[in-house]
Amino acid sequence: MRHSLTSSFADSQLALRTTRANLRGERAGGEFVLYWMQGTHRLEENWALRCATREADRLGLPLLIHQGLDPTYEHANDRIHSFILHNARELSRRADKTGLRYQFALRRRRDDDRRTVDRLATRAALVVTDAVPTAGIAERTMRLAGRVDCRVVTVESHAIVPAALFEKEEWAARTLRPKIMAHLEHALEPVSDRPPKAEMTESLWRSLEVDRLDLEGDLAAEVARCDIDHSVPPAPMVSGRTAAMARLKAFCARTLPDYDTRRNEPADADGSSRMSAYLHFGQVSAAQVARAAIAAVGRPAADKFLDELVTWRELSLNFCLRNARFRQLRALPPWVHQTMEKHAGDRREVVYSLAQLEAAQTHHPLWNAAQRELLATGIIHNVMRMYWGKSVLTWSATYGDALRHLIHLNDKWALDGRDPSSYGGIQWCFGKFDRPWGERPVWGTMRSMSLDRAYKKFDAAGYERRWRGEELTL
DNA sequence: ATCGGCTCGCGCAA
DNA sequence: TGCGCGAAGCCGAT
Repeated sequence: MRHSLTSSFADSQLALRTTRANLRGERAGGEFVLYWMQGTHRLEENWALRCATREADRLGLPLLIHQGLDPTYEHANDRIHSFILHNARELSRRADKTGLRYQFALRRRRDDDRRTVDRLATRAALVVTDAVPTAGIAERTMRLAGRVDCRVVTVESHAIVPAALFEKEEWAARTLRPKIMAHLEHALEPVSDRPPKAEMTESLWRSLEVDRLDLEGDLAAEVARCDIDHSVPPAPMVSGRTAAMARLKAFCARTLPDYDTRRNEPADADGSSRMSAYLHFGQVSAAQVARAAIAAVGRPAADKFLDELVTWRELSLNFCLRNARFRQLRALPPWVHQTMEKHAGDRREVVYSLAQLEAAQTHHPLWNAAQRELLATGIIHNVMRMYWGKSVLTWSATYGDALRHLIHLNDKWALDGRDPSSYGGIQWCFGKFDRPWGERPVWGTMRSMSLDRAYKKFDAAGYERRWRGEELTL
C-alpha cells in the first residue's frame, strides 16, 4: 500500500529526520520555500524535498529547489564536478516534466564571493536543506544558518531507518544490526511524492534567474572553466538516476542470486553492486535499492547484500553523526590506542610517501592494481579496499600518516569519497567496529591482512591483470 | 582441509 | 556477575 504524504507514517518519519539549524522564525512576506539541495541529488524519496514541499503547501507558497557547486570544497576536481553536473542535467529535465522548479548555480572562481544561497534566502520564507555529517555539508549549513534571518531546517535522507533513532555512537555492527533490522520492513514502505500545490509564476522564476547555469550546454567546457584540480579526470561511470537504475536492475537480475560468492571475487567486474557513487550523492535512495533487491530474490537471499546496504552503511552514518572525530585516530576505541602506543616504535618494513602511494608505485603489484582501479574508475572493489587500506597501515611511518594518506587518496579520487561509508571503511582498517586479534609487529592487535595471502583466496592475479595499467574500461 | 588460540568489551541473561 | 559472540585474519598444529 502506498502512503500519501499526509499519513501519520510519513509525518513521523519526517519529524524524526528534521532538525532546526537556527532558532529564527519564518520570514513574513517570503515569496517561496527554498530547498537548498546539498547532499541528496534526487527528486524522489528525498525527505528534505518532502519537508520543503509540505512547508510550501502549509504556507501556500511555491517551492524553489536550488543546487550550487563551488570550487572551494576539499580536492574539488573534474571527476566530482562532472559527476554532479551530469546528474544535475537529468534533474533539471525531470523537474521540468514533474512540475518542479529546479535551478543550478556554478561558481567558477574561488575569488568570486557571490553567495547565491544567501541572496535566495533573503526572499525565502524558510530554508530546508540536507542533513549530512560529512563533505563539509553540516559546516556549510551552520554557517548559512548563522548568517540568514529566517528559519533553516535540515532533513536527513541518507538512511533507510532514520538515524535519529540511534542517539549514541554504536560500538559495532552487531550492536546496531538487531535494532535497525527491527525497523527495516516498516521503514521500506513506500511514500508517494507529489509536487507542491502552488505553482511558481513565470515572473517569480525569471526574477530568481541569477547565476542560473544552462545545463543543456557543454558541461565538460563548464568544468574546464572552473578553478579546480584538473588533474583528476572524470570517471567512466555514467552519472544520474537513469544509469543508476539500469545498473541496479542488472545487478538484481544477474548478480544478486549468487551474491554471497561473487562478491568475494574482485576480478568479477559485475560481482558487486557498484551503487556506492549513486548512493553517496543521493542520486538514488537506499530504500529504493533495498526494495529492488528484496523484490528480486526475496528475504533470506538478499540478507548479505542488505547487511552491507543497511547495517554497515547506517553504522557508518551513525559513526560520523555521533563522533565528530570521524577523520582522526581519536575516533578509535581504547584498545586500539593502547596497541598503537605499544607498537608506534616498531620498525616498518617499508614506508611510502603519499606521492608514491598516489602514483601506484609500491613494491606490491596487487596493491598497485587497487590504486590504479581507484585512479581510473573512482572505485576500489570491496574486497580489495580492505587490503588497500590495511597495507597502508603498515607502510607508513605513523598510524596517523596512514590514516591521513588513505583519507586523502579516497577523498580525492573516489566517487564515494567523503561519504560516511568511506570513513567507516577506512577506520575499520584501524580496528573501528572490530575486535582485537593476535598481536604482531606494527599491526599490534589490529586484524592483519596480507596481500600475499590474497592470491590463495581469490583470483588476485586476474584482478592484477585487469588493472595492470593502460586498460581503463569498466 | 579444518581447528583453536590470539584478545576485547558490549549487551543480554541471570 | 558471567557469558556468548563478533565483515572478510593469521599461523601453526593436527
